[in-house]
Amino acid sequence: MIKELLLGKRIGETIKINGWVRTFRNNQFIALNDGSTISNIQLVIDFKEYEDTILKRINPGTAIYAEGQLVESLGKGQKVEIKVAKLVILGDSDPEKYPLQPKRHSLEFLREIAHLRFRTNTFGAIFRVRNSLSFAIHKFFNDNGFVYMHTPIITASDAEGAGEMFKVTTLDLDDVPKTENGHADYRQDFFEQATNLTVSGQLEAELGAMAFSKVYTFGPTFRAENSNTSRHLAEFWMIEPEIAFADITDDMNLAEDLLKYVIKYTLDNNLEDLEFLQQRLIQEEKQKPQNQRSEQALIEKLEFVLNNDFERLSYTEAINILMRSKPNKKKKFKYIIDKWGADLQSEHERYLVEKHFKKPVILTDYPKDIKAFYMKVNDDNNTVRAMDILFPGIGEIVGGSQREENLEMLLKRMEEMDVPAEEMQWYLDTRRYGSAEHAGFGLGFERLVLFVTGMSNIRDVIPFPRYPGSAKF
RNA sequence: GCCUCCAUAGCUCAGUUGGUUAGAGCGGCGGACUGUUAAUCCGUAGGUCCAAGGUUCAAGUCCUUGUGGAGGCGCCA
Repeated sequence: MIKELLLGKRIGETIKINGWVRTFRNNQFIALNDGSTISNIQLVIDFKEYEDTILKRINPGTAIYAEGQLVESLGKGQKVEIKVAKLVILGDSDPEKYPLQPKRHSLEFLREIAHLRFRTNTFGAIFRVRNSLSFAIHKFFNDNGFVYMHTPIITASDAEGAGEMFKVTTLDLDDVPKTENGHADYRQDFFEQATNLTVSGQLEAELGAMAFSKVYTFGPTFRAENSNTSRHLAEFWMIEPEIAFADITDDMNLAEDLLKYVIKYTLDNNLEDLEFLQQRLIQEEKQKPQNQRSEQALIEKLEFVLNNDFERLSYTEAINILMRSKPNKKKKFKYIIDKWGADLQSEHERYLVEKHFKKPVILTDYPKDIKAFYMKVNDDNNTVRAMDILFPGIGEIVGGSQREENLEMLLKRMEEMDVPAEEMQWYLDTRRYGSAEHAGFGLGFERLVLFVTGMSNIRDVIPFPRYPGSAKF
């Protein structure tokens, strides 16, 4: 692979290499990339030895095989290069049609050709970083004694309350069998009941935690919300650890440790990619007014997160800060905070993270009315042991809580919030037999990738994004 | 779902108050050069001005509707 050759340890050896042409300069210099690194290796050919018809076929995107000696470069831009002795064109790329020219393209254009965008420096870097983050997550949990649990993607449960779901059915949509009441008759469907794509693996992960003590899920999750933002996808990947014999503080510690670990892992293993993404961001922000530019460069920002404790405060404390804040007093907020109990809007979260604390913030102990049924109610009977981690530029990256382990309390909450207990006996059994304090959270993987890469649209950090009106590729 | 903005060459964009033949850079093609670094130099082709309808003597430009895109909001991860 090119990554290994560029280390320069094999100078003098005859090298065999495959890759795709990025540029072909001066009829002599091929910049070759194979995706192993953002850097290209330079192949030097003697154009006098090749027919014009061959040279014409060396174009951006062409797949080639080459053999030759790895030598110290005579030019200035690179340390090593390959003096080509044999060159084979494996796959042509018609320059009149190939959409990736050696020039800057807009992210929007590249999104339309998502099947080719991995071949650009930017998307190569993004998806190598995505891969590292994914690996680092598994490594973190594995090293810490967690069991990786595969929770179902098709579920009959719609009780998570996490949002609109995609229906899963084999019924003929042009001729749906009906019940006596005129509703679709799911008894005739594949699973003999209504099923959906999962919105969360949490409930199943709780079942696992009550046996393995520490589990995590890491898989695709689906929301059929009509969300048109740069932070939402209809299909996204979520990490959901669940830990038994643990409270909300353990949960926060776990989330903070995990985030710091995976960020450090990419800094240690993907520095070249991050440096490229940092430059890309600087260039992009040059076009913005000064006050909208980042205060820190990308790598500096990642190191800052690594080296500082996340600010932990309660919802109540946050409301007090917000009520006393300038934008609230001067009515600059679209939604003015005037009383305890209000749901925090993203403008408020941004104020806390980006203006007030200038660091990641963990908000805890939210009013129970604005949170899910399974969260443990505090002694004040008004708040629940929920925690959200807010990141600058991203907003909510983690949402978690200590779970209600007391059966009576849980049943009461389900009744209050109209969650059908009879359908969830399997879940309630965890509270019937050996119930124990436990907690967990959900981490939006793409939001993590957004933060680490400095990209601003979530559709650019997943290979083939799914969002309202779009399921191409 | 709501609000704002945008749509002109393969890409990025300019196009004046509505006025004759719609421009540039990059890319493509042809040639030159041959240690280049998104090479350089010379030449050249390339347009359903998003779609439909309307206003007007005249529409890339104004109006309406639709489609696509971007940003923001809500829902959340």
